[in-house]
Amino acid sequence: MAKIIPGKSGSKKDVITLKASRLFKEKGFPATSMRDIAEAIGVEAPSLYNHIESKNGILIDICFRIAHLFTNNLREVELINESNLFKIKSIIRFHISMMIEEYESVYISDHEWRHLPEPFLVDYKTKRRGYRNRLAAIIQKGIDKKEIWSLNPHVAVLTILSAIGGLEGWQRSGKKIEEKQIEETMVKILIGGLKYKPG
Amino acid sequence: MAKIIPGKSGSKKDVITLKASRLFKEKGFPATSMRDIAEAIGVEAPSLYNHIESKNGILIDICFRIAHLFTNNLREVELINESNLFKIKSIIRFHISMMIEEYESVYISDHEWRHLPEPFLVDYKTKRRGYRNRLAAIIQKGIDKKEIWSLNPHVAVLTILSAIGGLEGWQRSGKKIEEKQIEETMVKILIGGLKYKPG
DNA sequence: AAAAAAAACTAATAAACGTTAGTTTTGAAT
DNA sequence: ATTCAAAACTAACGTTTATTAGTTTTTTTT
Repeated sequence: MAKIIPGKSGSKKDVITLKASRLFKEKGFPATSMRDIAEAIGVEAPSLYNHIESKNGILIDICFRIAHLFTNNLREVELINESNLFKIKSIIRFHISMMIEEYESVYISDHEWRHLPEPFLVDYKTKRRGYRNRLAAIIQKGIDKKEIWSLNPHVAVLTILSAIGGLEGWQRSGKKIEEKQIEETMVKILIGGLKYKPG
Repeated sequence: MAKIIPGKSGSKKDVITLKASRLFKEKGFPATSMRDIAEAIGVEAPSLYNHIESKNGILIDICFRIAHLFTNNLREVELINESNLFKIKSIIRFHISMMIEEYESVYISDHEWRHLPEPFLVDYKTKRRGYRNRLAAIIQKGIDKKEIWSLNPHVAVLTILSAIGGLEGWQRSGKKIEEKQIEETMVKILIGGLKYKPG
């Protein structure tokens, strides 16, 4: 049959990961078979094993690559010399841009991480908790400085992250025009909802 | 082995649905086997078929029961004589209370509905789209009357629903005290973000 | 053109899946 | 006690699963 053609996406492993991502996102990880992935590429299932280690391995790669990107961004934002509200806004915008540019992968690392095998699962959960705690710490500082009004910072983090992570409507039919509008609406609501209101 | 004891939850079918809900929520629908459900109850897998029709049937029951509750509430809210912002606030509070009282079922109808078999899948998607459109219509009216500030109503609906639906942190260790705080924080952020701000 | 490496293939594995059939046990009604 | 229905059981079904082994084809290197 056909061969795996490494397109502009890089190595053949990357091609498999990309096709798998789309399927994992659409059908979920457990409901996606290696045969599904193979068929989407145009190849027989066992041929995939010349390039990848296992089905679980694909999921591990996706989840940890995305986690790494978010952690790196957070580390940078924490260091800049701006208000805490600005930092949160910056992180929100990064999440939204990731959602637009790497939709499938972000979706999977958000919704399918439960299917990671150990010991990766426990590692991922720890990283996830750490990330959220650091976000909550920024919000807490913002509250202390009256940039953000008084609310439970952990609930605020959950609200923000799930608001962004749950948006599934924006991958439809290349309406690139709307992307900016989506971003602005979300920032409006979330930042508008956090901002300190005297009185 | 043991028998299925119909507890306070009602019929034996309800017991199965309840146990299945917990597993579907934790592991996802496709990753939960009939043998998993049976083991959680203390029975062999084929015994379940004395009470239920199929594995898919359990999912169908869960999803449509919840959808029905939300639709009923929306119909009532649409009829009350209050501002559009009040209506949205009321709907948000209903979603949050559902999340607290029927966590597993709501989670499943939010995240596992893709695994519904046809023709239920297409039906569910239609209902879902209709619900969101009606929510967007309320927001649009609120914008027109300057109760809500100018933003994309469809993105606002997505933001609100996924903010509420994504919160997975509140089923931990019976901290009933925090429930009110969760609700207030979320309403603060979401309503605060929607409210019209002159100038 | 010959040799080596990469990547496809077919065939087959053991395990798990939802579900059915047929049988035995249980609990309630007569 | 006997009868009858409800609900459990065991055994098995036909599929599908991820993956391995071994072989052949394709591509790259010499």
